[in-house]
Amino acid sequence: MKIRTRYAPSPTGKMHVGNLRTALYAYLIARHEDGDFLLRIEDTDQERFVEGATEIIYRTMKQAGLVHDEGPDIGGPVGPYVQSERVKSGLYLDYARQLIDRGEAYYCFCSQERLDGLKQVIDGKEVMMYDKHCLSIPREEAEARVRAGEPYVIRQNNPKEGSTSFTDVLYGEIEVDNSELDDMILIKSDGYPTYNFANVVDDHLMGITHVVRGNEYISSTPKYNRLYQAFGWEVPQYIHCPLITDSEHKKLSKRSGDTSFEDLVEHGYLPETVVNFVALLGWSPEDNREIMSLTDLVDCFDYHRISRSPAVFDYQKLSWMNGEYLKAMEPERFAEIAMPFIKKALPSITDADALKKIALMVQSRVELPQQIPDMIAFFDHLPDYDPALYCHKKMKTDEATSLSVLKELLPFLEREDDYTNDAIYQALSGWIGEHGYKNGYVLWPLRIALSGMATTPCGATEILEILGKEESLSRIRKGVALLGGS
RNA sequence: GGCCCCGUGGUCAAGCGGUCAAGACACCACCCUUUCACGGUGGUAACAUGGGUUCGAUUCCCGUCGGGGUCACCA
Repeated sequence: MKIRTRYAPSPTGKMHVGNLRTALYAYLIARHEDGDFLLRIEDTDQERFVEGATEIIYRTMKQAGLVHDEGPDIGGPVGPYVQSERVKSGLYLDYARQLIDRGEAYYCFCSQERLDGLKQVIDGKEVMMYDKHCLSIPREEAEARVRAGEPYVIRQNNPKEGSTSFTDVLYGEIEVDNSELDDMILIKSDGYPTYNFANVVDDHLMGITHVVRGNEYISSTPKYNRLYQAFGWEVPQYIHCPLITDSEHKKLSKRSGDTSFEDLVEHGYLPETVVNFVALLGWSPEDNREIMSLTDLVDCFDYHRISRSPAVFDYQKLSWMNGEYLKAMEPERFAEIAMPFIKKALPSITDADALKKIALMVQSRVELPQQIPDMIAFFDHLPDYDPALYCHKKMKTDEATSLSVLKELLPFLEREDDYTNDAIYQALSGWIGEHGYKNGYVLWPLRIALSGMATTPCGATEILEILGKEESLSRIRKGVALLGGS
C-alpha cells in the first residue's frame, strides 16, 4: 500500500523546530517510499488563530524544501484541506452523531462552573477528569434540549473498566487502564470539532497510513484508538517522535529562546542547516553521516531508526554545522549572503574587487554571517588598541622589537608601489630575508599595526593590499607613535 | 499526585549477549601557518543504580533513583 503521511499544523504563529522536525520526518517517510505527503491546516480553534500564520507555514515548508503533494494551496482528491472549511459540510457533527448512535458518545450540557468544580490541584498542577454527569440524560431529553437551542458539547463515552492499548512503531505496545481515559470533548459548543476528533476523522478520510506526531500526544493516543475502533476504521501506524528539549531538558518553548525556523534563519542559520540539524535530533543514518542534504535524507531515511529518547537542541553544534555549509558553498552564493554584512561594516570601501576578496577571506572562518562585521570592521577604520598586542611569545616580539621593526620597515614600504598581495608579499619576504629576520617577527607587528586586532581573517600582506599604500603607511606610523616612537 | 515514556561522555549519537564501548560538537595539546581560522594528529571524558537471567551483560527481566510528558470547549 502506498504510504500517505501528513503534516497538520495549527496556524497559531511561527513554526517551531519541533514541529518542523515532525513535518520533516513525515515528509521523509513518505518520500523515501514514493508515498504522498499532505498538508492539512487544523484551524479548529478560532480563538488561537493568528492572522498570517498559514502563510508562515507555507513559507517555512517551502524554504525547508518540504514540498507537499496535496494541500489547501494546491488541492487534491480528498479536500478541502482546511478544517474550518470542512466544518461547513457538517461532516464532523455527522460522525459524532454516529458515535452517539453507537453509544460511544453523548451530549453534555455541563456549565463551565460545574466543570471548574471538577478540577483539582495536584502538585500545583490543575487536573480534571469529567465525571460522566450528562451520560445519564435520556437520549430524547438531550435531543430536545439541543433542539431548543441549549448549548452543548459532544463527549466521547469511554468505559471505566478494562484497558485499551495501541501499538507505536517506535515504542511498541502501550496499554493503559480505561479508567485513565477522560471523556474528551469531540464537538465543542461552537460546533467545531476538537483537534483530537477532527484529527482522527480527517486522517481516516484522507487515507493517512502513518501518523507522525510529537511524543506529547502519546498519552491521548488510546482515546484515538477507541475512536477508530468505534467507527470500525483501520488504525494507522503511529510514529511518536521524541521531544526536542532546551538545555534544561524541558520541552522547547518560546521561553527557551528563538527556536522557530523563522528566528533561526533570521539569525543567519541556513534553511538547509536547520533541516539537516533537526533531522539528526532523534535520528541517525546507518553510516553515521552528518552533513546531509534533503535528498540525501530522503534516500536513507529509515523511520525505524528514530530514537525514543529526547534530544537537547544544541546551538553550538548547529553553529558548527552552519559553518560547514557556509564553507562548502559556492563563493558566489556566499558572497551574496555576506555582502550586506560586509558593506554595512565597511562603508568606506566601495571597490567591488576588494569587497569580493574580503568575502573570500571570511568564508572559511565564519559560522554565522552576523559575525562578519566585527571581524572586518578594522578595514574601515583602525580601532583603538592595546600596545600589548604587539607582544607574542612565539614570534618573539614585544613592544620594543615591534617599534624598531616598524620604523625600519617604513622607508621600505614607502619605496614600494605595488601593493597587490603577491607582489608585496614577495618584496617583504625579500626584505625580511635580507635583514635576517623570521617571518613572524616582522609580519606579526605589521599586522597589528595595520589592523589593531589580535585576530584578523587574513595576513598582513592581504591587509596591505586592501588598505592600499597610503592608508597602510598612515596606520604603521600610528603604530610607531603608539609604541612611543613618535 | 495518577498514568505513560525515557536513562551510553557536557551535548548529539553508534551499539541491538562476547567491542580496547564508534563517530560528531565542545574542550585541551601538538603540527601546519605571515595572526586567527581552516586542515592534520593526539588527548580528557560515558553505559544512573541494585538485584536477577546467562559461561558472559551497556545490551534481556524486575526494583530503585533521576529526568521528561500528559491529565482543557489548546493543539
